[in-house]
Amino acid sequence: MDTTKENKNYTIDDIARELGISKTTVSRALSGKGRISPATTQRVKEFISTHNYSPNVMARGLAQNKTYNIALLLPADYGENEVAFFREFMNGICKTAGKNNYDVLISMVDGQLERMIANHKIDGIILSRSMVDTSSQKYLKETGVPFVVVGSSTEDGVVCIDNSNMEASRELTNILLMKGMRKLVILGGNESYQVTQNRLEGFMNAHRDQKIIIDYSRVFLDIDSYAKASKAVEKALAMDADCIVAMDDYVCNLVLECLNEKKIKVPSDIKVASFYDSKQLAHNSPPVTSLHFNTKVLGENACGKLLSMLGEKMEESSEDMNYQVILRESTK
Amino acid sequence: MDTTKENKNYTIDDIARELGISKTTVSRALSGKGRISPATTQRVKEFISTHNYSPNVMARGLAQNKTYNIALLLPADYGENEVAFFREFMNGICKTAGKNNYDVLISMVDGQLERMIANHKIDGIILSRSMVDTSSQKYLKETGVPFVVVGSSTEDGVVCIDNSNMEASRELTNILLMKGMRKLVILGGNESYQVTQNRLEGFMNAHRDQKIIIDYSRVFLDIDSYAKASKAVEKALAMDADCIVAMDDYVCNLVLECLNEKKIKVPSDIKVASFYDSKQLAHNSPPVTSLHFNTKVLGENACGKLLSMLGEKMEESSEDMNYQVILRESTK
DNA sequence: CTGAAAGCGCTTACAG
DNA sequence: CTGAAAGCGCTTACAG
Repeated sequence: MDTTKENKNYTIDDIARELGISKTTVSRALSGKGRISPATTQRVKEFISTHNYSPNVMARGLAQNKTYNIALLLPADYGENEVAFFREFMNGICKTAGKNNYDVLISMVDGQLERMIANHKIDGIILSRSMVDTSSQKYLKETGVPFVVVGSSTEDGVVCIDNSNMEASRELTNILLMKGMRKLVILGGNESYQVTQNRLEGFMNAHRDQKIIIDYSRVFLDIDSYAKASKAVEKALAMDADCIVAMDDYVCNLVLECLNEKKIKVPSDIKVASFYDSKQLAHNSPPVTSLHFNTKVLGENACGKLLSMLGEKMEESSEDMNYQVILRESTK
Repeated sequence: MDTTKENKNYTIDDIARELGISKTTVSRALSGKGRISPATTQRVKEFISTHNYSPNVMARGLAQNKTYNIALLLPADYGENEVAFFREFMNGICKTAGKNNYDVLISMVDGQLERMIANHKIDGIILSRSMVDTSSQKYLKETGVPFVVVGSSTEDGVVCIDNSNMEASRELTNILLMKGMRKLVILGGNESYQVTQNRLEGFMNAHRDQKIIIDYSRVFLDIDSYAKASKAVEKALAMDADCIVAMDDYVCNLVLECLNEKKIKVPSDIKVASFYDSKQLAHNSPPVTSLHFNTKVLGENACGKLLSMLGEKMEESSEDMNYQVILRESTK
C-alpha cells in the first residue's frame, strides 16, 4: 500500500479494473441503487476511501440530466438593513445545499439567471425576498425550472417559504397576555402585505387562545410615517392601553420616537413590544421585547424545500422552527 | 416556420440533422475553432438563434474537462462593516464571470470548498479578503486548482489582487500638497501589514513627486487605540501640522474623536483626510476628504485575473482603475 | 447479485 | 472546408 499522496484522479473505470468487477457494479455500490452484495459494496467503499476517490459530478450530471447546482437570486442593490439578512440566509442555504452535495450559484446581475437556465447549469432556484416580482415568476414557470420564493407570492402554484409569522406573533402575544396585560394595541404597516395579515392573525389568535375579546379599534394599520404613528399612539394612550405591539422594527422605532417626544416612559407608563427584531431595538433604552427570527434556519428551510422538490429525500425534518421570543426591559 | 414557443431542447445532433451537416461542423461553427466556410457558419448561427439553442455546458465541460464555474470563498461571519464590501465585491465578480459565460459558486461553510474541488465542480477560486490564512493557501497549491487572493499574501507564487493602495494614496497626498499644505502628518495601523506599507509608500512618493522633504517624525504607525491616537494627534498639533492624514477610516475616527475632545476645529484649526472612506466619514461633520475605492471594480479585476489564468482571453483591460479622491469639507 | 452495452451532449485528434 | 469515430466519466435499462 502506498502512502504517497494520491494525485491521480481515479475514475469509476479504474476502480472497476483494480477490483476486477464491472463499472456497473461500482456505480451501483456507490449510489446504493440496485442490489449489490454487501461484500462487493464493502470492497468498493474501502477502495474509494483509501484512494480518495470522488465521482466527477459533471459526468454524473450529464448522465442523469442533473447539475447538482441551485441558483440563488439576489438583488444587486439591497439596502443596509437587509445585508445581514442576506448573509445569514446564504449561510443557511449553503449549509443544507452542501449537506446534500449541491452547490449554490449566485445570480445578482441582469441576464445571469437566464444564462444559467439556458446553459443547463442549475436544477432549481431560490428567489430571495424582494426578488419576487410577478413577471420573473411567470418567466420561471414557463421555463419549467423548479423554484421556491422566500416570502409570499400572489401567483398560484408557486411554492413559498417564509418565517412563521403567524405562529411567532401568536406566541409573543400570548406571552404578553399571560404576563397580565389586557389591553394591547397593535400597529402595523401596509395592510395589503401578506406578512401584515399573518402577524395580525397571530395577534388575534392569541387573544382567542386566552378567550380575551378584542376588536379592530385596537388595530392600526398602514402606519408609514411619523404622523400616522403619532396619531395611533395618541389613541392608544387615550384608551389606556398597557402595551403597544409593533409589527416590525420600523414601526416600532416610530412608536418609540413618538413616546419619547411625548415624554411617556417605557415600560413604566406603557410597555412596548415588536414582532420583528433589529439591532436598534435590542440596543434601545430600554431594550425592546421582540420576536427574533433565525434567518439562517430560514435559508436552510428554503433550500430543503427546493431540494425535496428536486427529488432529494431530506434527512432531518427540514422545517425547523426559526423564531424565538426575546423578553427585554420594555415589557417588564 | 413555426411561431410556437420552442420547448424542445435542441442538441448539437438535432442541428446537424436539420441542417444536413455533421455535428463536428456544428460544434466548430459554434466555437469558432477550425476553419468552417462562412456560409455554413452563417447557417448554423441562424438556426441556433431562431431555434433558441444554447449548448449544454455540463456536456461541454465533460468533454473539455472544464466546469465554467469558479468558487468564491466567503467568510461565514464577517462583520457589519465588511458586509457592504462583500456585496459589491460579489457583484463585480458576477459581472465579469457572467460576461465570460462562467458562473460563481459560493462557499461559506466548512468543507464546502474541499467538496467542490473533489467533485470537480470548479475551475478556479477567489479567496476573498480575510479568508487568506496561509494553511488554506498551501492546501490550494497542493490541489493545483488555480486561485487568486484578494489582498496580499506572504506565500510565494500566489497571485494577489488588491486595491491600488499605493497609487491612490499617492494621488490623494499629491492633491493635498497641491492645495498648498506643506506639513502633513500621517497616522496608520499595524505596521507589518502590507496595506499599511503601500499607503505609506504612496504618501512618501507624493512628497517626492513634489520635491518636498519629509522624514519619519511625521509618521505614526501602529495606532490601535484612542490613547495612541491621542498622543500622535498631540504631537501633530505641537509640530503645527496643517493636515492629519489617516490611513483608514478606523484611525480617522479616532483622530476625529481626539480633535473633538481637545476642541480643535476641523478644518479651520487643522485639516483631516483619510485613505479609506466609510459612511461615517462621509456623514461626519464636517464630511471628511478621502479616497474611495470601487469594490465592484475590485471584484471585476479579481475575476478577470482568475479567468485569464484559466486561459480565457479577457476582452477589455481587466485592470480598471478602482479609486477616486473625494474632496470634502475637512480639507477646505 | 452482476455485466455488456448504449447513451447523456459535447469536443477533438485524425483523415480526407 | 468537412466528417466518422473515439472519448470525457458517469448511469441505467436490459439481460442474465
